[in-house]
Amino acid sequence: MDDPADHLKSIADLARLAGVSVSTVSRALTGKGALNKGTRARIQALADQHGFRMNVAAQNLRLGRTGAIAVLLPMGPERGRQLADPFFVTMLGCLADALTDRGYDLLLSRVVPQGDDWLGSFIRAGRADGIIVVGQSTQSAALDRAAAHYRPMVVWGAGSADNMHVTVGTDNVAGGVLAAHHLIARGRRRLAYFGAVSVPEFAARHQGFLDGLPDDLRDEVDLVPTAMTPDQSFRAAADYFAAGHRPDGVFAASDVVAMSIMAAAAEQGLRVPQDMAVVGFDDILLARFAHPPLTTIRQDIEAGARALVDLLVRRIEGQNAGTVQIAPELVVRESS
Amino acid sequence: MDDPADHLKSIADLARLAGVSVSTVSRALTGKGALNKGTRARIQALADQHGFRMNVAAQNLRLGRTGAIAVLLPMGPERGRQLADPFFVTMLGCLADALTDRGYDLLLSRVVPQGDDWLGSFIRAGRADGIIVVGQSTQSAALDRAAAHYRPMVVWGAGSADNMHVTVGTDNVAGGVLAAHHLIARGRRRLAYFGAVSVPEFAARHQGFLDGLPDDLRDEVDLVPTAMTPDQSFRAAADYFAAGHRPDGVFAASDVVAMSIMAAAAEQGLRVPQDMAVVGFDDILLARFAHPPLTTIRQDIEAGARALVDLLVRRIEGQNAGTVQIAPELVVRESS
DNA sequence: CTGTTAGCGCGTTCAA
DNA sequence: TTGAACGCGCTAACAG
Repeated sequence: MDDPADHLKSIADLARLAGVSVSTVSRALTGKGALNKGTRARIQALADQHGFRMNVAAQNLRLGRTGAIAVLLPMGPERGRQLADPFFVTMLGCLADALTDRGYDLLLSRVVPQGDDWLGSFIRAGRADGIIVVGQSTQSAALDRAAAHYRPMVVWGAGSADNMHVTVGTDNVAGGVLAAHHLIARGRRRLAYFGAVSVPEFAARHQGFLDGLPDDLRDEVDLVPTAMTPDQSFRAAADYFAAGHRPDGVFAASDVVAMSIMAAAAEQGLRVPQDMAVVGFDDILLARFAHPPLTTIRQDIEAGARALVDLLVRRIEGQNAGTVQIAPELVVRESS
Repeated sequence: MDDPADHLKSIADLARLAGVSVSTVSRALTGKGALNKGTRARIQALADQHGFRMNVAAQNLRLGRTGAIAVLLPMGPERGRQLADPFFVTMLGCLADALTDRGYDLLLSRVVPQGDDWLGSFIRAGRADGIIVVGQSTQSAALDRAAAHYRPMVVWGAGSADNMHVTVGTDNVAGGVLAAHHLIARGRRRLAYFGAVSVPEFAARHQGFLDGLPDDLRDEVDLVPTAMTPDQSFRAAADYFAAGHRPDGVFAASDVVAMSIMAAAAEQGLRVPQDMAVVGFDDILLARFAHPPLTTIRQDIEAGARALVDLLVRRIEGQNAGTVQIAPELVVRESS
């Protein structure tokens, strides 16, 4: 069974051993095509007796497919730590599971979006049967251009009516509304939003937040723009508090940002939630164990990953399936 | 340039268009083999004028390789959230970068270690030119069995002299010693260790911790065994404190565990670091922004990833390179 | 039910 | 310097 000497490296070797033709072996091992029960069993027995596995690459070449789905992570200029973002990482794990269940391999590729045709070039290399793009959607022009000629591609992010490409994403506007209603219900009136605004999904969270407020408060909300990394959001929050701002309710565009804000607040002696309520977005693994445990808008990552894969598979099969939105959910803990 | 009609799908199409043979196109595009400067330039121009890219799968089949490295994540029984662990995830990102730099694709595969030959079976499928195994090393028997016949495989984890397989990993014992010395220097005497002990790398951290203590304290250390997830470690810590234990210094086998402990401590009104100093392991992204900012033993994940890839590539090339250890580093913040 | 044959898209001898 | 022919390991149409 694991004698290294008897190394069968192709179905031809196995065919010779079994005294049959290669196509018979092929039929026996794939289970496709008509074949005598007996010979099929005999060949299968022989195969795993010798630990033989067919060469997937050759099989795929012949079938005109690759058996793999590429997950593309377009990287921003701040190359490096991006994949450390707990949200993306969890998404990746769920995608791996969903794709495995469908019989696909997951080809992970971090790409630097540059040149006019980085995506088209990747597509034409034919390394994958389909593409899932995960990242902050600042590349929608490139995505649209590719989507015009290439169908098996789905994108995680903020869908927009005028996108050519299909997306799956949390309803960020609805999430912002949830946060607004919650803070209002907690009696908070001096409000602030922390997060990126140039990236569509975060802009939508901000917009939803404003939408959810009563008219008289909407113009009073502080907008504190910041990159979504722990360092930068910590700095933004520290500066903001140092400048004397004292909001009593804060909505952060992600849990990482929320936790950084709480760290900065603690340094200033601000108590959460007494002096200031904090609401995050994502519900990452550590949110429950933040100090204090973080109230947040939960994204159902697992459902998102499944939806991405379902949609992609349907498009690979030629169906014309379209954009999906996933409802966010308020999770109340002790930070608010 | 992106006219969809002119879709060249093989070098044969391009050859016809250029009025040359397929082998000439092959030579022009790969840059290998002798060829007239002029025709090479002409064919290359024609290729990217039509956005033509060679089929990587066919190229690899012919070259007898796949161009991909598989990253295997053996999953424990607690299927699911494992990949959410910030450490693994960061490692994955760094591996993606390191492999991309070497021209390899990254094939991500979560495997359920079951049956006697899950690894051998994966290997013989020929989906990758090499394998990197990342995970808690409870599978060393299976790894050794595979390593006996299969050379291009490297493992992240705790190397041991009697392993057949080669590993790259942080020196966990040295990390434990660092933690011990630090807590002692802070005047702590009632000590506890939180973490798994059945998994070699965590057992080594525990062992190092004990090694680093003066003889009279070694036997006094509380060992609090717990799985490494936030939920389970939180529960373990809550129970431990509820039982009346009051250590003044704690070493946690990971930052996630450390943060859970601090959350549980806060619920009991224990102050960190005044009542109890806490030292973690890993230095994940959020460690700086924990409350209070977490003192920890830093693993250099980027160096680890680079070492894994270097080692693997060397073994693919036939060299007999062996196990590498990476030195951990104490990062002092406010939790101790 | 099984074997023969012809490719999938590319690299690489061997001749010309 | 270029082209023709063969094969990487496999599947599928067509015979028998």
